[in-house]
Amino acid sequence: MKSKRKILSRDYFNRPTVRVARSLIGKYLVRVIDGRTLAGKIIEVEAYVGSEDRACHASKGRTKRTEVMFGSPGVAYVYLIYGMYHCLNVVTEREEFPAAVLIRAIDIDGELIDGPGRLCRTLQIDRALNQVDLTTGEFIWFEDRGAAMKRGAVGTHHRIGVDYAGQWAKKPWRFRLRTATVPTRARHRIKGGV
DNA sequence: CCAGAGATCCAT
DNA sequence: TGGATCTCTGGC
Repeated sequence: MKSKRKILSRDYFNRPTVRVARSLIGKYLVRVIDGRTLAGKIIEVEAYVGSEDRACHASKGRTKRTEVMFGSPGVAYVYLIYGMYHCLNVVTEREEFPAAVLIRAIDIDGELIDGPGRLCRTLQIDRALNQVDLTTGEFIWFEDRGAAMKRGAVGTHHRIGVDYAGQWAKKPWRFRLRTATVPTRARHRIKGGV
């Protein structure tokens, strides 16, 4: 039977961020580049939740950069990090509540694109896509292709690279598909007994 | 205006 | 473990 392909709606993202994050695992990120379509199954994400969350950029307040997170859910928040890499987020929750989900890894036809910077490089995502609506079905969007996650398939972990956030760094707000937990590069290292 | 840090990645 | 590389932010 043919599985449905449903574009994730604004209502989908207008929910508690941690729930949105977890449920995005196994969904698809679809990107159109020069008329060609790339679709990647979402493997890893992180939730950034409100101005109290010191790991969330919006904890600095409402600035030019964080403004987008205070806006409509389902919109892209793309920023440049370390002067050379981009990170893709999708804004969540109601307007005025600043939150987003960072997309950290996807699987494109069996190839693991592991890391938010690599992901953006592969899908040609840069700040030109900042504040773009991700629910229209053009350029870039999220899709439910009907695959249900099995119980225990999604692992929870602390978030990466946010040690400065104190106790907030320990929140289990990173979600990763367990079957793709081992990076390709590390496989033979493990086989060799480490 | 200036300095420091950063939701990363890669080579050493 | 450290360098690349530049935007954002806060302090002066």
